Amino acid sequence: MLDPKRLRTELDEVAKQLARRGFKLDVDAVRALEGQRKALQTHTEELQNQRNLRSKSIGQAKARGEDIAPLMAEVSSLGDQLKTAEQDLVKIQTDLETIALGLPNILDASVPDGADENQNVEVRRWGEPKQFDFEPKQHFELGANQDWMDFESASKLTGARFVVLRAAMARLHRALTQFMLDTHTQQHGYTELYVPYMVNADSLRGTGQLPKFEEDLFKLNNEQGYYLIPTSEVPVTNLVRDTIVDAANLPLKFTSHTPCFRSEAGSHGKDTRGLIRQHQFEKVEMVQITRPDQSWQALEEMVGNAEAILQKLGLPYRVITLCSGDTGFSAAKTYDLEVWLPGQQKYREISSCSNTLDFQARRMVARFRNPETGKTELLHTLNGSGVAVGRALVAVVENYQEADGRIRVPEVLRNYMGGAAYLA
RNA sequence: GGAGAGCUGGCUGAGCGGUCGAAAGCGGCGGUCUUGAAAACCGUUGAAGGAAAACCUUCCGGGGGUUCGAAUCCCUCGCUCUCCGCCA
Repeated sequence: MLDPKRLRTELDEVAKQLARRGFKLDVDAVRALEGQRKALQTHTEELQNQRNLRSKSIGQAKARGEDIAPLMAEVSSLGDQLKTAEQDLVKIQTDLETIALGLPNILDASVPDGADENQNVEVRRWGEPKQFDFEPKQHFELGANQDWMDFESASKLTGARFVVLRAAMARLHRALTQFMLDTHTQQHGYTELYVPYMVNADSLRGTGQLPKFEEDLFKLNNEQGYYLIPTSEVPVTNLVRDTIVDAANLPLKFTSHTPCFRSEAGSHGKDTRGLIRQHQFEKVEMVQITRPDQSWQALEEMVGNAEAILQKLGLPYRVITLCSGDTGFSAAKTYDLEVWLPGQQKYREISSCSNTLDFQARRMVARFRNPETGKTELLHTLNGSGVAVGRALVAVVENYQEADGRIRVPEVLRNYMGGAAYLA
């Protein structure tokens, strides 16, 4: 959520900033509502003040043993007036809140302008795409061997966009997860978390998935209306919701491995084959909760942490800055890591690292006490994939394939694979 | 699933329907003392919104109600704890 004070005092500037994303803010409507709100609030508070004063004097008169009937008569008409005023105020505040919750974050000045993913800007590359002396296959072709990746069974069990992994492929998937978690906890200073895979609506509102993007989520039919998490960013970041974090404990650095569930509404026909776009996939996530003056530095660190995973796996990749039109709702700036897929002859997203500044923190009311001022201030929150496990599996399989269809195991994973050099 | 007890500021914990935003303690901050620190003593210290300011409003788990007036009474939901039952 944007600073409501800023929304009041710099509305035109906010609208101009949001326009960078292609978001149209109805300035006149907001201004009109805001004017009404102010008048109504002043009016309501005046009535509340009257009620409080008179009630107090009734109490005092009663304590002195005086007759309170005249005082009671005086206050009788106030109740209805106040009730009406309060209801009107609540309604208009709700309207304003609904608008505010639907506004995306303001982009950092360093984010390049652009309409869509075609205008994203490459920052750097690591590694050279490997030259094969044969036609490299796509992962689902390689996965057909020994039924390692079984999409047909998954479609029988559930439906489209699911997979059953078998034998060495299932183990490779698990090995990747373990390797990533161990790297982040042992080398990058993150604390591992195990978290719920279902969350309530408050949590999703906190990180920005609700109220705007409900159609992307799987909602459970239970009484509480829980949702399956679309990313562990939601439960992990919401740990600090409604809390005041001790400044001495900052930054908080968490990593968590969870399944992620996404409806993929609106992506019909995209990546229909293979593991790239599934309703259920696994991800090792990194989350940092920092002081405001340290979040940009933390973003660079986090991208580096994700890069370290790809480097250790020997997977060529590039880092890009998402342009204004492609940056997500909550983010002020996002770096994507795109890994080279020889089967597709393309770089494909495998990690996304974002600084949301105080956007999520304001929604969550997540604060720390600044030792310098003694005051509570909003924290900054960051999240990044470190990295998507399913896509990492795709990348390993395609990059480590050999002419005879065998798949070599990257050195760093062999300890997790019982020492095997090849999938078997 | 059944029975009971709770939910109050950064933390612990008091609080007859009426000067209660809330005692006390701890913690924090400032000071006295000390070469310095600790201890002791004194002072100060919740959050959010509005106002140039005096000051005003809201907040005692969430929501609703009763009342001139609710931390306090009622309803409801959530959560925590204890006991019983069931269970990987």
